[in-house]
Amino acid sequence: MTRIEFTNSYTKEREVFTPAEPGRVRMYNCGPTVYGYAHIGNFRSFLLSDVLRRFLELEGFEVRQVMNITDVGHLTEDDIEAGEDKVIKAARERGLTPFEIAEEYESAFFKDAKQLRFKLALEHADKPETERREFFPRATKHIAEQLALLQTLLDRGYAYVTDKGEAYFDISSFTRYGRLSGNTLEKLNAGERVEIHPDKKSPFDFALWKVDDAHLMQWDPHARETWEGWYKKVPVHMDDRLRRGFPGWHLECSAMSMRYLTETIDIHTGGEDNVFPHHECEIAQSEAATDRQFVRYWMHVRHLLVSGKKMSKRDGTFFTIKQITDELGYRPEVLRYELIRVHYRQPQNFNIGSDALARLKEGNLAGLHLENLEAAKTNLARLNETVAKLRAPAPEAEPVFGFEKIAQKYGNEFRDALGDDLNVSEALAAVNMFVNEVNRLKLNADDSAVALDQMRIFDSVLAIMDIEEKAQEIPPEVHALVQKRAEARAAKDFAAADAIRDELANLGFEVKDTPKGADIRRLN
RNA sequence: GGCGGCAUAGCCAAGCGGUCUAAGGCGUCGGUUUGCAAAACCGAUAUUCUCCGGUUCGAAUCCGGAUGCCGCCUCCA
Repeated sequence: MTRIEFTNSYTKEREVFTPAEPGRVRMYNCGPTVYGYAHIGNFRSFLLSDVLRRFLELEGFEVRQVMNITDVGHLTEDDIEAGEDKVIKAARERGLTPFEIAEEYESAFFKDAKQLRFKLALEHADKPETERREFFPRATKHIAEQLALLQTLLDRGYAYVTDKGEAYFDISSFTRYGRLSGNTLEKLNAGERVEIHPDKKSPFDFALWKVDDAHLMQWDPHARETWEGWYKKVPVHMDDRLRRGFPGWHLECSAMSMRYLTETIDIHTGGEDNVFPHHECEIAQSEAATDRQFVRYWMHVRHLLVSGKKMSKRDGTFFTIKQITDELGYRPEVLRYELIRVHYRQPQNFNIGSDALARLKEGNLAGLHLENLEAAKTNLARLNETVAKLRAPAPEAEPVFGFEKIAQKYGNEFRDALGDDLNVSEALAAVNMFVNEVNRLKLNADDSAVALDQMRIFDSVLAIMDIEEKAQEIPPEVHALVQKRAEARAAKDFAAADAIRDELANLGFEVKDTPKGADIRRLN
């Protein structure tokens, strides 16, 4: 078995990975806030969790994975005092209900996730909400769990209720606050940006419950029939002073990971921007409530930059998944390849080239070629070309002495690389070297089968290749043209043959001459 | 103001004190193959890791400084 080590962003150290329960991994991944379309940076983070899960499964672990869908509680920057929620804000701006907004962007997220071969979505996205809830829990469906956690924190003296009827976590009561991010209370106080909040004991106390009776997304903390969620652990009595409103953003992750995983989970992932305040607050509220370690291994994905800069809506340097696939016509697998190929603890530069960057800023997307995606596309095509070749091996080839050993060597390199803090770059190097080896050797049917199995193993983690043969629909008229071209070539009428090749290209088909005859395939 | 990260070829990117005269991908140039292509393969493409010092028998890798870039602290993956 492969030695697995991860860099734990809590301890800042590399640690050998072993789950709390042998053979079974419990993992929670911070998912989307459904107030708009997910962008490629969001998916870099989501896909890390997917690669991680797939790798752990390759290593024989049973992985229980949960990704939250945030549909309430995520406050906007421009209205912190009023506590306006992102989803509520989007609803107001578009004249829809927050539930409609959440619904719309949740299904958009699932569509993107499935296209990008996110395994958890492939498995559960198409189920009814009540059935997928344990894998993709929505915050609004777990109000009861959040209230239960809140009451526990109040009971234990870690939180307080304000005169307005809101609840805040008292960070001075939790001595480990700041250990994850380095933002301890003293250091926060040393910073300049301290604004005094009238209701809070400390400006850094974070919201557990916000009062709001102006919007649809609000719950009465005392009327349990309005709560949705799990009733087993609901407190008999909620603090009387709490008033109608909605839960703070951080609360959902603690409540839902305890609900569907356990109080101490093995892995929690998210983007680097979640370190503070989100994850810092999750640790505080979870550990204050349970007296147990919340997360054993924290893993944070560094940002994806577009040509060296953070994506910006204002500058227009911003890509949704939809834009890349639908508008620019890149296969989702190409985008997935690009988004997983760089080590997760390294900021990734999605370099699109200066021409494309200029045009992007003008909002002129049509026909744009993005440098990094072009590179990914070319490399992926080579991988798929090799897979196709392995599926139809040359009949006359001789067996290669010790080919299993060769395949095994690259297989081990691949797994070792992934075990080495999920070094996908290095793992991909092993895949490419194996492909090079395979293309150099002329493999017979048996060796090809071995090689194809190896490719299948690689792709069980990478999920980028066309491993299983897709039935290519070749229309009869295309077949007829290919036939005509073959006749022209046999008659050495190459001008006619080339003309037919152009004609086929116009129809969207590429024809390649191989020793075994013409190979036709649909372009793109 | 507080906290943190990064600087490796034209581009992306691995590298965690010796096996580094530095993986892998893309690009470029030359070749094999092909009617021409495409694909595939072969070869070339950083004696060098932003700069300056230091530690060490030995540094891209550790330490100090300089310069540049980036992130978090407020919404964000």
